[in-house]
Amino acid sequence: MHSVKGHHESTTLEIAHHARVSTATVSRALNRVPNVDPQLAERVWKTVDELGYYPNTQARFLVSGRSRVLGLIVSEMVNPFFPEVVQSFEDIAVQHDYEILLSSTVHDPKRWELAVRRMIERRVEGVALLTFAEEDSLTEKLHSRKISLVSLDDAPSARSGRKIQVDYQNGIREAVQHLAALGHVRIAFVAGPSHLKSSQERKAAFERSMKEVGLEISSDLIVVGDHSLEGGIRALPPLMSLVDPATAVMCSNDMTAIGVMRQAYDSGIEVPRELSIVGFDGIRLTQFMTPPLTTVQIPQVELAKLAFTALREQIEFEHKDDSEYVIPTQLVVRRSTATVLKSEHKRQLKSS
Amino acid sequence: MHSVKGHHESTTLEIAHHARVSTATVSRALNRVPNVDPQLAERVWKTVDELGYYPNTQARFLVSGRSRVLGLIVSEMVNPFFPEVVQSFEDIAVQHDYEILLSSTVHDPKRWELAVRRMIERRVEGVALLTFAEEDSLTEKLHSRKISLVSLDDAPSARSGRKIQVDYQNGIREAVQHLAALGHVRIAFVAGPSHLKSSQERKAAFERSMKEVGLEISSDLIVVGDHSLEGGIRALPPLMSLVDPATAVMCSNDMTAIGVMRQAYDSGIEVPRELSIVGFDGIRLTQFMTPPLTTVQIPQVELAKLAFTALREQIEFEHKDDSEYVIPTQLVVRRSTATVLKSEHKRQLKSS
DNA sequence: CTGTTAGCGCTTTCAA
DNA sequence: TTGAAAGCGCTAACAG
Repeated sequence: MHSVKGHHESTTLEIAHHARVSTATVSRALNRVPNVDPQLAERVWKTVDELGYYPNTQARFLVSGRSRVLGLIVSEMVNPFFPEVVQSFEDIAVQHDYEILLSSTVHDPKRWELAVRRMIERRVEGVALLTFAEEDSLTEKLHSRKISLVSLDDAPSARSGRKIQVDYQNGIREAVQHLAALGHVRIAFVAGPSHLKSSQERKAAFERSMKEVGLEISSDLIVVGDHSLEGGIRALPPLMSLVDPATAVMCSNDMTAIGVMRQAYDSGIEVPRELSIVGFDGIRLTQFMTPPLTTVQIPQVELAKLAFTALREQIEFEHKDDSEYVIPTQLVVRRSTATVLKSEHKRQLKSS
Repeated sequence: MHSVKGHHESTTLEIAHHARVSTATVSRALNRVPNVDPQLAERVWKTVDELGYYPNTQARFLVSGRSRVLGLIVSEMVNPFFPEVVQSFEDIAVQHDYEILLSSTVHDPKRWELAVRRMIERRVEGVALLTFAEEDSLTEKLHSRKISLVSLDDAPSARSGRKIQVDYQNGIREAVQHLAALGHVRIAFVAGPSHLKSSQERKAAFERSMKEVGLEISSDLIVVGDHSLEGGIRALPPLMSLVDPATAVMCSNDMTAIGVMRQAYDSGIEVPRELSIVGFDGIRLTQFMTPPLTTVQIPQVELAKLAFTALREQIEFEHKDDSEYVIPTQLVVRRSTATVLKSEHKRQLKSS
């Protein structure tokens, strides 16, 4: 039975008294150091149980110099890409006895600075930067304090720390091939903000993939959005009012795709019969749309695990080699894509 | 200029030497204790800046006995209700110089126990329990250690700590009145798991509201779901195959509503023309649906703020009165609800 | 107003 | 194998 009356925090000293041993022995027993008399250890554990003792990590880590806390900086929790990442990161961190210090930057330099300060003051042992745009001077600050770093390779010029590279090409190629196989020729692309490296790469991957399947990329089929719902909404009309309109649209991220879907709905365009839509990111809510969205998935759980592992390797094994990690992407076909509508049908539709 | 070369952690002692004062004075200056010679304080701050000193919170809080860490336990990050709550809670906590220790329980007793242990070991000063079902014995454990608690008043028998009550009635009343005003009479309700107090209250509020507007609640219009997408999918068919089918359905939560919407889509039932749908919770993604979902909003930001404030009052002002906090709910009309289809039209539809 | 000193709770030499 | 004692970085008496 655990005693619940331990209203005041018990300490190693107290345990030591009750168990008639020294604090050193208590410490050894607690940490399962070999060569401790089993009898004594037993007494210690019994007392620990009776008194409801929990070690004080503040004290423990003051002396050991290791906080066992990892910083996790994300852009914003409310961006649906991140909750799964945070959850998974927490899961695995806790399994390995680390705590996480979560910070959302909300794209605000002030918040950024605050986040870095918090991380340093709490003496985190490493920081995972899972954001889409980072502040170089601040990561430099972390790096200069010998704090291990991992980040998505999305920042334009970040140099310090390990990088995780997203393999945009593969998933996007699959998506383009999928659309081509469905007979689509007029495939549009709604790009993201051009200052983000990840946007550029997605667009480049699209163009490359189109070439590979021998499809033409006419510039009127490329429009630039901003990775938001509104961006998607605005993107569609110009694409549909072309003399030869798009029959499918690929989007640089899921929110854009959702915007496109909304605009299609509001314009009476039926998805997927008259228009196929493909998203990118694989956020959870794409499953919930009507119809569920075909998208290119970045495996968030894998990403989180990889980030953690990379950090842990640096911290515990002082791995210093600069190999980049790469995370694959994959097409998930759902119900927002379908065979292209044959021209005769289209004409019928128009005249009706 | 901040020096970046401070590769080894500087300490108050070091600052003291450089500034030619004692560590006590360093501490005083840093904490802006009054009655410190401005000259000395100036020297201290300058040195702090030069050496890139950041206080070690572990040490600071070891002596002060205050960790300035708050536990935040949620059911699961991937439940779309929580990210906003977490984000807001973090925001306000950080503003007040608290750190948060996040834990998702994932409805797993093991995780629950682990969460509580983590909280105790890190010596959190308070815990916000923002979950839909809690483990009584564990909150008791926290309580017995004099850790401040706030929780949603959803657990069946939780006694310890402050409670936050959700005013289900108001929002649901608004929703029912909204539907009634649109001419709906056959209003169905998809309930949540019956063991959750929050489910029971939502259902009771629905029934009360129906009576208020003088509408009949026939038992074939009440079905029980499980707060999941699948539950919503399964709930709809029986409601539509009635001799006098539902024209509107209220759901105990948003995921259920989304499931209903999906099933309507798959059955060729047009929303909102042939069927109105109302959700509950006001999770973000309801805005993104096609059509955007009418729902009863629990103000997540307010909820998080309230939880934080309640905790802070207990911690810093030792407020001990047991007044319950109540959080209002409100109908948000979007586009999944519309005037009931007149009977003649329905007949036309059927015969066509 | 400032410095000296004694801890906070724990781990870790170093002797015994 | 165990205990005594020092010390992690900081704050808070207590003298001066």
